[in-house]
Amino acid sequence: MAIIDAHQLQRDWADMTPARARALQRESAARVHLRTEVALPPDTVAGVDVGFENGDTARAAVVVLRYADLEPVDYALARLPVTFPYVPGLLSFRECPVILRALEQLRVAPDLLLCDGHGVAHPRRLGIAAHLGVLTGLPTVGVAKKKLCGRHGAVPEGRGEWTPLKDGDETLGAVLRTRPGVKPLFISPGHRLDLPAALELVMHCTTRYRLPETTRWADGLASNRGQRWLARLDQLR
DNA sequence: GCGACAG
DNA sequence: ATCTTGTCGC
Repeated sequence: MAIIDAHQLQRDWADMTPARARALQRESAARVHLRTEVALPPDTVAGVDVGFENGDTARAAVVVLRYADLEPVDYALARLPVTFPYVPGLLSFRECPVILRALEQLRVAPDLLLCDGHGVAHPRRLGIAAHLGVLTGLPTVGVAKKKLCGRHGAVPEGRGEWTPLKDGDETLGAVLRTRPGVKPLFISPGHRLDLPAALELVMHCTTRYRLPETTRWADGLASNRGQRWLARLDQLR
């Protein structure tokens, strides 16, 4: 998947500051598409996540699954020194560079990306999922375990039920119960998808755990016990 | 000034 | 995110 210029992005963001980052977010948010522009169902879905080694090196993992049976068809890993601190609201400036390095090594370009973190459910409507969408042009969905902003009511208990996450009159996303009796997930469109499509995609990818299979694979590979997950992907590369 | 605060 | 033992429950 060689459509991305990860090195160019690294150069462009080399001297990024929180103030410049916020300004860039306001500009980039105007490029986000919230209409569904992907054929459903898709052929493949990818999960992306980033882990940290010793706090100074970021490790990104991308795993592409066949949508029909959620079996892995490709994956890629990348490592890069950390160059930006974790600041709530500016997560993409810390994780996008290494994620793009991993994405460009993919042999199978996925139809869409499920990201760890929010999409437009963000103070300036550009969470990491939305930002990755604008940077790659790929449809993306934000899948977060905690709220960043917005308000919501009680979430119904049944699997697949949800309640809107809103900021005033604006609906930013949904708080989704992927499993009964388990803490809900925060789902929001990233790019080229609307909320109903985002919810359908996430529910399809979520089988027997709280998190979608895409996220579980990426999370496992990016973590420190990634070796164990790698063993199940050996024959792919 | 006081809370809230993705990963 | 990461560090890190035991423990409750199916």
